[in-house]
Amino acid sequence: MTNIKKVSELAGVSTATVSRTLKNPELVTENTREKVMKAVQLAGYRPNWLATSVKTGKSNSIVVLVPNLVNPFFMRIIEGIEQAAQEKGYSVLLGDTQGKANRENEYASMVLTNRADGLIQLDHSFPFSANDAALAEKVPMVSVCERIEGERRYPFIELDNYAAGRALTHHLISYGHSRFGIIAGQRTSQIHHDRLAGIKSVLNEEGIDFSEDMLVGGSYRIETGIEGVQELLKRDTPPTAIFCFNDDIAIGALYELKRQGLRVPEDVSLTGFDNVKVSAYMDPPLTTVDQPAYEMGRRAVDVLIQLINRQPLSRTREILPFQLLERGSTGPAKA
Amino acid sequence: MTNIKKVSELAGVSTATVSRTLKNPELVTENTREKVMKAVQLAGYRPNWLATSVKTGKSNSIVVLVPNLVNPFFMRIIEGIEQAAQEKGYSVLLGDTQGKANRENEYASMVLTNRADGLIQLDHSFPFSANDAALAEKVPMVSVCERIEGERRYPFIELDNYAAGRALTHHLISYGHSRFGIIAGQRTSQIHHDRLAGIKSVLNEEGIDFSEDMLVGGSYRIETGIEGVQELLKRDTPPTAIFCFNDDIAIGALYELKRQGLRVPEDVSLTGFDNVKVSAYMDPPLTTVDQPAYEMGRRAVDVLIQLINRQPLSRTREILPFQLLERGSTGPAKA
DNA sequence: CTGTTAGCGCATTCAG
DNA sequence: CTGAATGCGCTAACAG
Repeated sequence: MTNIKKVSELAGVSTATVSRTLKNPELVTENTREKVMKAVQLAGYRPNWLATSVKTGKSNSIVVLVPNLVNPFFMRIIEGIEQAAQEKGYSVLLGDTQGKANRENEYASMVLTNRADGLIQLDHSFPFSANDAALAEKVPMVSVCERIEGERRYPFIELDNYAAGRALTHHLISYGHSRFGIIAGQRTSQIHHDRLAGIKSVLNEEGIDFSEDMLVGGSYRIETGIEGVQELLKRDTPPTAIFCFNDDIAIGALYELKRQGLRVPEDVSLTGFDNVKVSAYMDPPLTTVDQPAYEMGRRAVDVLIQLINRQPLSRTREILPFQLLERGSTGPAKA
Repeated sequence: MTNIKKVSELAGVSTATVSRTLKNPELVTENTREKVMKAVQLAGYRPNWLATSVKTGKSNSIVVLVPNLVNPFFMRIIEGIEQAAQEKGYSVLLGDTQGKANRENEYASMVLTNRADGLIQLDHSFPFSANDAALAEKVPMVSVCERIEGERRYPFIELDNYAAGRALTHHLISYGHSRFGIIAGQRTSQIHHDRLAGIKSVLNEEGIDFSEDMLVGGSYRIETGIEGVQELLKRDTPPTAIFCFNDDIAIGALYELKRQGLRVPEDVSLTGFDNVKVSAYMDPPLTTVDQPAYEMGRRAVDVLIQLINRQPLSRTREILPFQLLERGSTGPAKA
């Protein structure tokens, strides 16, 4: 172990001087600086980050809780987080929760043990165990793409999912559709409710009936899309247009529709959500809602670091703009 | 800050006893244990992980260097890494390098500063700067899915890319193909050379000519597949079968072939690599090579932790089995 | 079984 | 401008 003491001896100065030279070079003489730097070089010295952190009480790390690593939408957010964190001198601890509460608890507790300074939550749940809830009161935490409802409000970065739901619905109605199906993801989440409410509000305004048995699904996976289509096609009057609550679901739905010999969009129109990269290269390309995922990640870090530094927040809830991408998977309703 | 001292006072014992109660409860009396636990509860005490680590000299963290977060194949590996790490009490620091040397250097240096105990590299390059090379001599490091060639050999977990290249080639030749194109990813990597060598070896054995201008591409992206197809179709005698060196490339290639009015596999056969989830849901589903990505991640952690604990390695290079998945994107060559 | 003592490696007072 | 001394929060050795 090559520590600061060894360097100080090598340079013939005190450990304090070595520390100063490395952190505030302007506080020491040109002469000593050279001596110290030479010794540092010679010894191959790198300050022990653990020791520095225990002194300053800051880990300069943040934990990111994500339910699923293989979802490219989440990973795009994390790219933004990672990039912004790095620029600000933070590193990112990855917490793959797989949606399990105990894993969430474990990861979340890292910030209670000074292993991390703050937390970004990509899922919709409050990640601390009942035991830790009191301690978590003052933990810097931001939720992104979902929001967390509870006693205490946490800052969030989100899309206007309600408006996005409305936009998709208007788009399909303009094509003459009136029989809709929905294949949902995680049903207990806020974004689910927002999107659903958006869709229903337009249907209501237009006097279009929506029966609850046209809402199927319950997880953001390709298989959900497949099973969802199978269910919806069994209905007495199958839908001519299907909302999928993410692109993976839409990919599965598209696959299954084609497998059953239906054409998209001639027989059934299909919409996705997230604008995952591959969605543009499907056959047909998916009509979907683009979310500024990378930017959402970056903004989350900005907010979190303000929280960590106990700076006043400019805004506590940020709604980012979406964009409806009309591509080939939607078209006129069959006559 | 609620520290161990506060708890010891609250419980009326020494700090050492508190520490013992938490780490080795069997070393203290039932009686004191209760007192201490009560005090811990009351104070809402959580041991400061930084302090613990600076004492033991171990961070119980590992850094994972990955060139690109949005690639589901990499993320599947990282899922395995993350899961195995968690089981063994390690946390994962995410290093998105974007293939840039300076970012690699920065992340790699975390293990030189005790911020992490070891390193897993998913890219093909030695991640330390020239400056740090000497220091890195003894750094625990494993490379997975790629291998790092250089003065010093690092343990790696890899696929038999040579054999996979051969298997793909045999598969296509059995369909009667003899005019091949290749759309490559990162060309400087070892896996590129292995796969290419595998393909060429079979072609050679079968007396099939391969001209270098049938090798195009240079990055693992959808766009590469698109541009690759455009180039290959300009050749005097376009290929009837195209090897793509990952599934993203194949997705782009498939898209572009269809856009140009060609049918897959009737006009052109197409193979991918990695068996990314969506590959099975393309139209047609992609013939591809399945890599046990999750398992590769898990094994990498096993090996890394052995390295960290200076245990003798059972094996320093591990070649995992692949599986050729024959799906709809390959078929008989056009007469 | 428990308390006292001594550090881990570093940064930061405070003198000089 | 530099050095000696102190302590961050915790664990490990050693007594008792």
